[in-house]
Amino acid sequence: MQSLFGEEDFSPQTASLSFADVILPVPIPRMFTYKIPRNLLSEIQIGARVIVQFGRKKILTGIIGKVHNKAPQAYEAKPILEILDIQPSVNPLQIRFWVWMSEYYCCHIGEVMFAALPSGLRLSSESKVQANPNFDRENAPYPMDEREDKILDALEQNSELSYEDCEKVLGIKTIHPILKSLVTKEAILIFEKVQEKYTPKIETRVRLTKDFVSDRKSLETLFEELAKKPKQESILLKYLRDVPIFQSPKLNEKGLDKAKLLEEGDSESSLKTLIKNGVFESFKQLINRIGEVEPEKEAAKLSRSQTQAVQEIKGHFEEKNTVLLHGITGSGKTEIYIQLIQEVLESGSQVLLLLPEIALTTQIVNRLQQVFGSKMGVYHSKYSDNERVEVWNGVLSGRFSFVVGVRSSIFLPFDSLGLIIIDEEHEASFKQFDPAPRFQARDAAIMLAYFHQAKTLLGSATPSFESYYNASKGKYGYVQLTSRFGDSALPEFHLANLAADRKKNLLKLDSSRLLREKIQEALGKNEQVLIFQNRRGYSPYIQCEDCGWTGQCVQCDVSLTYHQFAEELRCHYCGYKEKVPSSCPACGSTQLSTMGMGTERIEESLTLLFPEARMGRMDLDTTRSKYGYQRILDEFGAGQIDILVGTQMITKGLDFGRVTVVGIWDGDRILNFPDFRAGERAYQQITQVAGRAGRRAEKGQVIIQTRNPEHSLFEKVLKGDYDEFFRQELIDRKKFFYPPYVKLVKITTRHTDFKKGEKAAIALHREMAKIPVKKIVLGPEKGLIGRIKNQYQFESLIKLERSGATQTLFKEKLGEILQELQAIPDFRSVRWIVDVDPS
DNA sequence: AGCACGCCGACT
DNA sequence: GTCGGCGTGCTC
Repeated sequence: MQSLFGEEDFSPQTASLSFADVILPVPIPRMFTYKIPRNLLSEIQIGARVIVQFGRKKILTGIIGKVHNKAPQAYEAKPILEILDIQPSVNPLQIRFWVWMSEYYCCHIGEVMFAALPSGLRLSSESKVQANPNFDRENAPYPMDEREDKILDALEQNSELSYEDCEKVLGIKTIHPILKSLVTKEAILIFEKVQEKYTPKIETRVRLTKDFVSDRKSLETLFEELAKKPKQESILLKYLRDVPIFQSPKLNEKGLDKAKLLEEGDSESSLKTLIKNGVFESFKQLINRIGEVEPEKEAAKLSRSQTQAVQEIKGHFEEKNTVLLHGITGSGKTEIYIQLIQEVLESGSQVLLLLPEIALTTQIVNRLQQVFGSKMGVYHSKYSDNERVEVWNGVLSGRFSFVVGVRSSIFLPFDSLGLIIIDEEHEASFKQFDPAPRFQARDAAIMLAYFHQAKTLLGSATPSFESYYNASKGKYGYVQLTSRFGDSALPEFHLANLAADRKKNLLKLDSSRLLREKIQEALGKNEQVLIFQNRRGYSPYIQCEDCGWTGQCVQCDVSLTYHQFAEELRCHYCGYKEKVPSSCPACGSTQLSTMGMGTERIEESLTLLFPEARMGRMDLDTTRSKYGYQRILDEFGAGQIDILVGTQMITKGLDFGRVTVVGIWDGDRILNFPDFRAGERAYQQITQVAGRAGRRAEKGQVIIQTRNPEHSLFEKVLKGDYDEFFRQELIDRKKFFYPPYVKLVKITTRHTDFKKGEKAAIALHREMAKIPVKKIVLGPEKGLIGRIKNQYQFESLIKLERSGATQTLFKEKLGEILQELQAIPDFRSVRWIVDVDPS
């Protein structure tokens, strides 16, 4: 409606801030400017979620990133349609953090937003059409074509149609022009339905009314009255059985879930009568999906060395923001964490504890929950989105002042962090590979802590080179915990020479004599055995014994992996799968054999060798379900498994006194990783696995099977001197320009056409070489896997001088270069993937 | 990224 | 002629 004075409002407040830059979850490297309608002006806040139209028909949830008064010159800003938050879901600190992340990791802020917000906080939107009630089809002023008529026919049957419905009605994809024409002819209306996806779970509970709780006599009277009403009596009895109010009248307050009360077949109508008569009352309660847990246990008392470590950490925090706690496996880092967390929480600040994904379902979470009860939130990747929203909102409302979580929990809406702890900080899983943002959660957390003026504690038995280097340079404080808890001795290492055994014909199903002997010994004493098999870049495949055929993926340059359980060949890169052929597709031979040795094969071999032993396996396949991991751990803990075969995961969270033998099935596999970090990783892995052996009385035995027992790395690991190993490795890193002496950026160029991809990668190389910073540009090289999902890939590696200015300038220029290259017609469909600090 | 638009070949 | 293939450009 036009007012007498026109549309403009000249009051200074509104005139000054009438535009908002909105962050949208789309991969476009900028924010989008929208107009703030006057009626919404007072509600606009940085970090609030808003609904906007993006493009012709898309409706998106965005986050207000900035409010200003600069009307865009090049286009007419669209209005913000709706504000979803009275209290912003995202705080300004987070927005700063997002901006930092998008700049540091060379991605778009929308990609960060997409990763940060649980999808339950984004909205579903659907455009729908309805018939215009004021439109008279009989006397239409304009003629309708056949398709338009079809839509109108459909609308006579249904009150509303979604776009998809319309597509189906006409059987074509591009329906928008038709609908647009119908709108112009005023025959239909288009409306948007936006609903919040998140539905909090509400439970109906019942409890006794006050009179019956406070006065025991009235309850006795009630029983007399109910004597002739067995159905009602049965409900009352059951309630009292589950809620023993005589022991503690307080229990009545929480009541009992109505569904649970009725689950044994009691009728709802009897309960209704009881409620009507004022015996019970019903009430609704929001269910916390994580489960309400009261603190049960006091924190364990610290040992002397632990107390000392806490003091040292606090001492370093006086002048340094980050401290590395280097504590060998079993030295009791958790107690130290608990002590520090308690102190920070008491001071009124928040705490975040980051754990690697595979460690999160284990005892440590239970332990912490017993100490911190319901003020602790758990943020896990296996949680449903609803559960994530609950943790998010719990942090927002202050219900959770402490969160234990995986990598992505750094995005939770903390507003006053005092401490971030990163346990097992060396773990590679803190780095996100795909999709963008490709961030390293440990490094990002240190930045986050800086934004909060908080402290960061890194904990590891085998620190990453970066952290250890920073500690050795005095940038981080360094605290070492040496004594192993309960004084259990360090394990004894043995190298089992596979090559020698093979010559002497002692190899049985790829197991060495030594390993078999040690297993047999352990089984004889009713002790447990762990067998570790590194899986990365290594999986079983099928090969024809006659012609050498192996299953290849149709769209990637990789062999298909054999999955015995499903009798399938699968591609780990694109997910393609096919049934295992019964004969060789190339030559027809039926002699197909399994090559390589996955955990499945090892389990099979050991079953043959030790038929009396109870076997267990722990890998991606057996732990896929939410509680699969816990189940295996429980069984192992209860002694129902004698030999457990597993991947990486067995190095986490296992803390069982009866493990005395740990076997590393293929030690060479750990050494031969094609990466500058091979040595570091090997040291870490072997040490971590070995740490599972002999945790209590008995001295543990670690057997490493290898064809190169002379390899110098084994010697170093066996010595257990991390510092010496570190110093030797560093010499190489310095000589060949690798981290921590340089910063790495990896750029992958992808295209469906080999030649075009190669051309693009070379063009990129040429442009990057011109950037005026101290650097080395390597490549482009054909990717380790030449083709993924039908796209050929080429990799460039850039080694940058370790200075902030160099990195900033390089990333800035790189952004410009990529934009320019994408504008070249030939490179239009080339994909570039930038990975900063790849691991 | 999606998605609409536009220009071209295949086929009723 | 129409359909739908894919290359191109844009999203506030």
